[in-house]
Amino acid sequence: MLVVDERHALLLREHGVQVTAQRIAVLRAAADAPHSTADALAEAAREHLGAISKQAVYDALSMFVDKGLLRRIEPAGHPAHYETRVGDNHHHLVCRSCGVLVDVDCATGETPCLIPVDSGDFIVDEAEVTYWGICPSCQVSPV
Amino acid sequence: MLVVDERHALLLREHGVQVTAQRIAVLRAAADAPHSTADALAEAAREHLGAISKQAVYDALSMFVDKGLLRRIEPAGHPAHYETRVGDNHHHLVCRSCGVLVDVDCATGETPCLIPVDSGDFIVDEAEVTYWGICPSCQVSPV
DNA sequence: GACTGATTCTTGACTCGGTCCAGAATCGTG
DNA sequence: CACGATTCTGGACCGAGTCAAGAATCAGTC
Repeated sequence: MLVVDERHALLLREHGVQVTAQRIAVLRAAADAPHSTADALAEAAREHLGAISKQAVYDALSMFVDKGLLRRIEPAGHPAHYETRVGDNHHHLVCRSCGVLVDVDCATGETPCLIPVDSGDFIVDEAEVTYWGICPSCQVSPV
Repeated sequence: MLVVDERHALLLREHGVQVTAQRIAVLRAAADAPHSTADALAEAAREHLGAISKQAVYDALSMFVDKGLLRRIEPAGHPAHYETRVGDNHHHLVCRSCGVLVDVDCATGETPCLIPVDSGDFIVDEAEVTYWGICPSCQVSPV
């Protein structure tokens, strides 16, 4: 526990940002439960801190995303989710029925379908792929 | 004008739904201005009808999407946009700065990166690709 | 052309996810 | 340990979209 928090504290220091109890709690919550929503992370952080404001959670999360510690995923029709697996530009599968999110590696090799055939004069810096379908458990008993 | 409306009315009848002034106005607005938001379409429809409720617009739009007459695009952090180009599963380029949306054909041939390498037991029915970048005009003068 | 049941539209309250703001608390450097 | 900068709290607020009840409109039948 303490060890874990120390590690997170270090990570924050390395990124040149202030270390606060709230940030550590949020970072920890995100590491413990990948693909969580801001709300769920706030709840989890609360279990360690006793209390934390909605704002502190949002602040921490967007800072983490900025610094590349977390990645934000926002499937259409669902609140944003955060994950710790960063830097490999993997993609996601979303269940149309229950909204569950699953990691998936790309079909076409390394840095895949990254460049559109004709990007006009856009400067493209990211290609985001989302697969939509029905997850195994919803195939059996739809929500 | 009338001709256009007749065509839209026919389209609705073909899809087995009631023809109403509101639906025609919304469909028309969507055809006239691709990539519009619900709000913009409501506004455009209002110019032809005088008045239309928010609800009627949302009802019409989601019905159109259901029937395959329109496609809904929801880029993270932006309200939903609707377009009339359906059935070819093309993709989109979104400007990070101003949010403008541009159609783009897929990089890797027909029905492209559609199948993830390992979908577990998910039944995948769609692959959605979104390219993020900066549009030409924002490169010159950022919003 | 009027009648009638089903569908659709209007109005207005409400939800959810997220942001804005001002003042209080906390951090970390000197 | 004191001070300035950063961050956190609490609460109001916002935009996009949904819900619900009653009024209006549609389309098939006489």
